[in-house]
Amino acid sequence: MAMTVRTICLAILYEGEATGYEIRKLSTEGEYAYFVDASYGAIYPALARLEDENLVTARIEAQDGKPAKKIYAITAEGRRVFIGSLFDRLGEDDLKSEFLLFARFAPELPQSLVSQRINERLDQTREMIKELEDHSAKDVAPADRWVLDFGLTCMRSAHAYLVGHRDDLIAMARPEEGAAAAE
Amino acid sequence: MAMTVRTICLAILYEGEATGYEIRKLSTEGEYAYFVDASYGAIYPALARLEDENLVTARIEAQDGKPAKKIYAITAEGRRVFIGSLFDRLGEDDLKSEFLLFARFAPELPQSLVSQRINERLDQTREMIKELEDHSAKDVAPADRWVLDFGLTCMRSAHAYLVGHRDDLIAMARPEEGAAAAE
DNA sequence: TCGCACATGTAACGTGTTACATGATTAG
DNA sequence: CTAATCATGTAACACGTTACATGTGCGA
Repeated sequence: MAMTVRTICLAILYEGEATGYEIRKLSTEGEYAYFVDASYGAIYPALARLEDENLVTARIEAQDGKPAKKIYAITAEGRRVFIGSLFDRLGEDDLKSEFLLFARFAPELPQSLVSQRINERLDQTREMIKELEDHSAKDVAPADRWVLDFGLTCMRSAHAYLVGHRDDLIAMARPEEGAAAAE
Repeated sequence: MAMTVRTICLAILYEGEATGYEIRKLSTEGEYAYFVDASYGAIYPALARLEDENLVTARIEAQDGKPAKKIYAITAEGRRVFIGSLFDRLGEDDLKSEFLLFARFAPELPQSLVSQRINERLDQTREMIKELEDHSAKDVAPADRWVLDFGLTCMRSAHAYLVGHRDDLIAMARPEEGAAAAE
């Protein structure tokens, strides 16, 4: 498994028909945002290639007012290939966190900045948790809920850590120039 | 901040001199493995470019037996540029998890495979926790420890989730063909 | 003796992003 | 009237990986 845009397209189409436009939304906002953030420039060519390989089929649907849609559906062969790829050895997760790199350099940065960034982080974390909870509240398949709950568990502990250790990191940062010793 | 190989080179050199070879080790095995996995093909050209821009300097050190080293050091300008980049708005973390995608499709996969992959996952998680603990045990800077502890917190809750919900996911998978109803 | 660790670097290739091109409808 | 949403697609560019090229010394 290589988890490229191609893989994500197949994964999404495995669960039902979709257009390139919809796939992009799912991959950046929806339940798949977990896995990748794909852009049009990657999705459309990937779908075209999948069609060439007969792993998906396309059907065009005219709409009035709006541009015509190109609705993709996975083929039996596509299902076989996708599931087959899940038997391959899994690559390790990779996490890329600018926040954590930032945090390492807290001692070189002003307290106000560190404080602000942690707050932004907390907000993002809370929002992510809310989104996951909303998803989980819906009627999702059990395996999807399992994944969602995994994410929630991690996010909640990250949140708790931030709340509990926020001040520690701020304390390591450079005191503001001309800051009063007030409260 | 864009967290490219270039950024990682500056971050590593910020803390002390290093060769391209060493940077690669740190970025794949060491404490920076958190942030990226960089290969030689990315690191050497990045360092050459940083040298052109006067953000780092290089000094060649001959060794007998082994090939000559090219030791890089960050310049004052390099420090300024790097720290300056930390003031930029941070990009959101992105996590790319093949394991989670795999888990979503558990109902389409045989129990033996799902079971095996979860076990592998558990092993990896345990190993990661051990590595982080070992690092944390060393005499690291407080901000580094903060980051390490953040990672540990998340990893430990992921581990606990896997231990507690392992069987749930396996139960969702396809029962083995010809499997006995034993035990 | 086989392969690994040390050590640097290039070239081909793959994969993805950004910006552009096009264009109607609808909500603020 | 302005921006966003719907909708597809291409081209230039950036970034990174893999494999290759080169070569020594050491441990199993």
